[in-house]
Amino acid sequence: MATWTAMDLLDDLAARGLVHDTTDLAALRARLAQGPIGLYIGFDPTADSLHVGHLVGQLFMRRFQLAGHRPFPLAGGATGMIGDPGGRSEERNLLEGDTLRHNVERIKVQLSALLDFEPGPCQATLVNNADWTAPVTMLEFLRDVGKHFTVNQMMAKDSVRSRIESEHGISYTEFSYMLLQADDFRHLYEAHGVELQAGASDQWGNIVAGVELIRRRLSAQAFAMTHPLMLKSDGSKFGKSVGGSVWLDPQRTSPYQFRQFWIQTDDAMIATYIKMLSLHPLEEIEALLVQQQSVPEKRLAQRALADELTKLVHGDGAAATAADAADVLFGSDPTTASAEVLAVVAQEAPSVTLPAELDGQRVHELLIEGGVAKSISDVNRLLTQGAVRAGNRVLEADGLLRAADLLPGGYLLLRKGKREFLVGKVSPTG
RNA sequence: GGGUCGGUGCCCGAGUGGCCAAAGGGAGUUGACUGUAAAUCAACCGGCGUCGUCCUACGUAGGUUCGAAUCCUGCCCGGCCCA
Repeated sequence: MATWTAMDLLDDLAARGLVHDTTDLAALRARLAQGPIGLYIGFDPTADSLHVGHLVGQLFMRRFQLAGHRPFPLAGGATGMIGDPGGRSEERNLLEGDTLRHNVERIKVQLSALLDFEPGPCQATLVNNADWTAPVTMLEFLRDVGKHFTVNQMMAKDSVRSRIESEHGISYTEFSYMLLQADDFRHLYEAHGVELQAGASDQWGNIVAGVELIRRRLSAQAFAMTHPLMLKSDGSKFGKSVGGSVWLDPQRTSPYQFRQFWIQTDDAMIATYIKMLSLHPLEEIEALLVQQQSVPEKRLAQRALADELTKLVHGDGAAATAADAADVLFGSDPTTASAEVLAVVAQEAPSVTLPAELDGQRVHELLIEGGVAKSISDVNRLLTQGAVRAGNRVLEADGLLRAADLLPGGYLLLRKGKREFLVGKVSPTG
């Protein structure tokens, strides 16, 4: 493991492009030099899984932990009920209590995965802001938290101002969001000595609100630090792939698909991503990127990042299998693969069960079941465009399959376009 | 509460009685070119085993009309102004 000193950490973060903004940098540097610090990053349970966009934050905490600090991943059981007004033009839909609790539980598991919770000086601690927020009465909250903020300064925050200027406006509920988050920071400061809150750059206003609350109520200094939002090369939101978001939950996004997402990263963005995400030393990454530039078609950096992250999120075994499956599908002719190899691929790539009699069966339902197409019209469209293959055979517009399309072991390798595969397996009983 | 403007497909946004599954843009999908890349060019881009003067869809419920996203009424939601 890397052995950074406290002084190295900030420089390393900056060199990786992970520092967007900080409060009093000199003071933070001095504070880190004195010894371990507690830091937290919050994750709101808007779904029952985190997605790749959350990895920056998770790994941000991991970096601090590796440098000897104490991370406090926070699941937003309370703030998730309110909705962060930042980064959107409209009001959020509120989640139901049960959904929210379920989401929090799932996310807690994922937050635990990338950090070290073994007892020790750098032990990570998972917290849920519902634990300390729910018991507080509204009157107490208004008196103890609301009192310390002027509406004037709240309205000046970008996240709020943009919403006030938007035609949809902002509800009082969402307007209050930053107060809740500010109080989280205050609570963690008092309860666990958490002195630093980090997050994506869109959290700056909320984080600083916490710093201010701590200063006003506790007369103490706390720090804020944000990292840039990860964006795609066209500036659009990061983390979407062919089928939608790329999740950390293997039920939603298989390790194979997760790995493919990174493998297919644009050349233009890979340097940015790998620096922000990889835990490997920066010199090593820089060296790799130099190689990458001379032979971009080998995607060395994409592969390195894909393998590293797949291992971190899904474990070594799953990562290796995912890589094997990809090698089969994107290596030489996949239709020549053995039944054993295809069995592995079938577990990794999306798969469906085939009817007993394949001859004359149309592909439509199979593609839809496999999540590769969304409707029969969609399949017809793809067929007309010659985008569907069974093995190496481009299907006719009628989409009918033939018995001869089956590969050894009763597998059918369907392909939509160039890079989406679907494996069909004849059901065992005849 | 009053006034006013508005609610259109994944998003933005045109459309003010038939020619509207609805202009245009973005996003997305596919094809060509490539390197599982980008850029570019092209096609597609609600649904349906009947592809049709078919079904569903222009906040919602009704109404007028041969015919409504377009007109009328009630309701819901939002912006702004007044109280």
